Amino acid sequence: MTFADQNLRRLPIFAALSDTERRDIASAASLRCLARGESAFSEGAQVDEFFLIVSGHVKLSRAGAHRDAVILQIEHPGEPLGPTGDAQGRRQTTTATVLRDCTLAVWPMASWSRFLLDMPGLAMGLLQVIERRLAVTQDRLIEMACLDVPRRIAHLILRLIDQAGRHEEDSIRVDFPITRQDIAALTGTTLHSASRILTHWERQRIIGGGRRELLVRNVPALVDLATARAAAPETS
Amino acid sequence: MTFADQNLRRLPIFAALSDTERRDIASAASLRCLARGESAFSEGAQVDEFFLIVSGHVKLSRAGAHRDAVILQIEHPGEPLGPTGDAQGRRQTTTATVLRDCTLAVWPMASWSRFLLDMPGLAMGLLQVIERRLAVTQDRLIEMACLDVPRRIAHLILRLIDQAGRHEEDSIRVDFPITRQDIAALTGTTLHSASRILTHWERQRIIGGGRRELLVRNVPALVDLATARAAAPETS
DNA sequence: AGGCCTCTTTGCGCTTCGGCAAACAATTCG
DNA sequence: CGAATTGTTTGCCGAAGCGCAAAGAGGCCT
Repeated sequence: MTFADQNLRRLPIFAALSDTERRDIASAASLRCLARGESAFSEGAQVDEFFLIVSGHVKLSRAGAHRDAVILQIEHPGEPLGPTGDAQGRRQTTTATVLRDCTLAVWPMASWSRFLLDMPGLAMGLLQVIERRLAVTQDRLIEMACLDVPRRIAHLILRLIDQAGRHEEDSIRVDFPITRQDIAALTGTTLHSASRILTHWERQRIIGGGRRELLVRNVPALVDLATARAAAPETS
Repeated sequence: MTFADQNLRRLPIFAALSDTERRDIASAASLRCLARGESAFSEGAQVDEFFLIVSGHVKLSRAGAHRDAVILQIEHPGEPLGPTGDAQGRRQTTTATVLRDCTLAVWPMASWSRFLLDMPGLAMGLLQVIERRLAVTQDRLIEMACLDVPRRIAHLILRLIDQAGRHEEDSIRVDFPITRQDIAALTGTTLHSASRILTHWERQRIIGGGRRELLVRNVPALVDLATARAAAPETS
């Protein structure tokens, strides 16, 4: 009841629903605001709520072996968080950390399960979303398998500006704070390697940005780096 | 109508359906038999059918950059193949190659879409399956990011015997033919590295098997290799 | 049986990248 | 306003594992 079902209409996961259904769903939601660094849920916790990002950006990470956490994906407004199917009794497999002050729509898992059963279109919408998410994860798996670190980072940055790029004068800004550490955790490398590579590209004016910022100045060059066969290691 | 809906009852994707619904679905299916090496579909082709593995094993691969194809997953009896949601007009993102003589149940995409709309439980069942598949892909992504090649291979083998292990006298056999090249493509390494590692483990009698065979003789040792901190590189 | 073809093994050099160590810079906090 | 915290840069070393090259080995086909 707290946020207009006007907004729900645009979301792909609600695309197949009727107005009445959307209204029912909207009226069962509550809103929750989280600040940067807070978590919506943590790896291993009971799944007892269903989340949808209204505004802000959230990273989903998991602790892997000895290295620091690996980031599985970054989610943007309109995307659901956590298991979307009937997850009664299951546990979260990831930790959801807010990158930028964030509003979430929250449903108790029990009501969500009921919606899933009562509204045939809902599961179909979710199916599309999860299938797309699977496709993205598969893309990243292939990148990890086939590409060296610089190319993986180039692909990542292109994906980031595609998902959350904001145009500025002569460049595109990733419009949420992201650290070098995050970039490393997204590409399966170390902070140090990521830093080296980004600094190098910054010298060539391909990218820019300061602490926690990332902006792309030269998209074609980046596409080139992502695709090309060899990387030029020398600075000047 | 060619295969008993008895069998459909057990499959997770049909779990939520009524008997009548299952019968309708079963009666719309046709069966297709494929020999080892044949493909159910290829990367880039129009999606115009929905597949379910009745028997046999299928590998889903995608061509990645320069290196040979990467295997995204190996699917076993009972699992669906390809996009499961309404995929009218989309294209296959993977190539499905049969590893072992195989029977597939096939539905025209048009009928499948109709089933999805008419039977609320169907999309929910698929959602569960795809969500699990996403989880597995995420696990692999993390392995790729955090583990060295030997450990990735150890994890892979454990996963294989878990999914398709057949107990023999004093060992467990992966009950479909798999090459070293496949193992490399599943773990994001090269045929050569994979061969070296497997040969080494074979000398220690941890694993065994000949051409296209893989059997595990010492599961605990393998678990150890998958988990442990350091790898012993020396042969004898 | 012979030959082809696929699959596997093995050796060696070289590059990429991770690990370690240590400054440096920007922010926040007391 | 200085100190602590957090994020970033950089250099050096060593090793994991990839690329290249080539030889075995087991099957399959005619």
